[in-house]
Amino acid sequence: MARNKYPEETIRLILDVAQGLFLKKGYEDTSIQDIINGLGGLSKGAVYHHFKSKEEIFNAVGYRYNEQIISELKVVRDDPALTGFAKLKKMFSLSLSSSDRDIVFTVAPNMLENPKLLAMQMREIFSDVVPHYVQPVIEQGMADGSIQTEYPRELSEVIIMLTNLWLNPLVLKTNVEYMEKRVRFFNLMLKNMGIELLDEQMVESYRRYCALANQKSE
Amino acid sequence: MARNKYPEETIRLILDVAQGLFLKKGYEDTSIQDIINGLGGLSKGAVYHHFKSKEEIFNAVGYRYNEQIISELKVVRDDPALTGFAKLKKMFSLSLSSSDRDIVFTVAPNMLENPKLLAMQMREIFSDVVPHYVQPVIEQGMADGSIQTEYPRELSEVIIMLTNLWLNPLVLKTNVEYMEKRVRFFNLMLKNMGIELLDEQMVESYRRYCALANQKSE
DNA sequence: AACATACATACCGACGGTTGGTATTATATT
DNA sequence: AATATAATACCAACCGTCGGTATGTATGTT
Repeated sequence: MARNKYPEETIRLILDVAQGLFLKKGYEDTSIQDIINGLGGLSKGAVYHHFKSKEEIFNAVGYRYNEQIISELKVVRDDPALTGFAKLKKMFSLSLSSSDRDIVFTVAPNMLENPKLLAMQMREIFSDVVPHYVQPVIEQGMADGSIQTEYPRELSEVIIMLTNLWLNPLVLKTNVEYMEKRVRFFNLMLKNMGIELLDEQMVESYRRYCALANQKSE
Repeated sequence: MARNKYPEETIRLILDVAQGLFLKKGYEDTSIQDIINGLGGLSKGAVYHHFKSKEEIFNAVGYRYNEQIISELKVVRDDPALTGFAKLKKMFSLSLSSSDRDIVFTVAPNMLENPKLLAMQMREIFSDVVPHYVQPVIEQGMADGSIQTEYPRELSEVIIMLTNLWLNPLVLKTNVEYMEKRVRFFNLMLKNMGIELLDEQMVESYRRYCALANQKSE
């Protein structure tokens, strides 16, 4: 195939194809050849010119994927008009809508069948999302009086961990009824700690999101 | 090598070697040849006589590993002398001591580098441990008055998930100080829901366990 | 003797990755 | 503006290793 004057387009193409395959079949079951076949004429040499290993492609896909979410979180975190609590709530609904987006564009089956993706997500949560975005917001809430806790870090970790894993039907598939109970229990737990994140509209979002995920995996 | 009169010994040997390698290097980085090399003379034919794939070896390792924990949980669950709450507390301390054991016998690095193991553990939790062992105990507690909740299933899931992932230094490495804060926050959360699982001795166990894990990974 | 089992050996296609090369583009020089 | 030089984008052929299989053989069981 002819040389591309704008190599970043080729890189984007490789990442697009790889992302689709990793989501659909998982890392292990996606071969470099699979990726090449989806490239429309490009060769193995092209792939290995831009990336030095399959692992590096995987990481690049993950990085690019996280970028958009992180950028949205940044906007919320740095909004000078909101209280800590309001930001937390906004971040929460944001994570929901971004998951919602995923499910539409990907044919993602159970993430437990995709353990490498799962692990990357968890690493990202604990190394970046919690310390740089959620915890600061909770600490702001402590300062402005909108959140009461002595454990900003731990509270952040539990909230993000539960929402990203336990309340994520892409990770732990469940029916709509049980998902709603999870959501209500989650809300009760936080309520007992003086935080009420959820409203009925968000419960409904979770139901829709869950139903969509189940339908996708049939 | 000579034919073994007791093939289950060969099977055990294969599983022992495979388990050690999976824990040390992870699934992907352990080749069948690595396993064979650790067998002391046995050949690939031997391995593939007893197991039909690498994946099956992995599952067998996981199954055998879970068996012992499950059997201990069963004893607690079926103890007629304990209240639901007492059983829950016992299960909780049990999971701690069994993790403690692991860490001594294995050279387990961060489980996030071992995503396949992590995913298996999560599947096991949600498909077996919660519904068959923890949830029944909580339901007994609801009946005998020792636990108050309207969400037995969800409470089980959150407790087990947090203890097995968040409070597990083999999964999320952290220093002793932060681990103790996690433990105390966890206790506070449950306390707010009318359940007090922890005593000071257990906090101390967590500290020791955490320190041990950090030391191992140096 | 007939058969089943516990292995060994030799082999296979596919895998991730490397090599050496070619054609195209960008840059430096005049 | 024209040309020489260097860097880049890509290709095709190849390599060692991988998970897995086919077939053979020796040992035990009935």
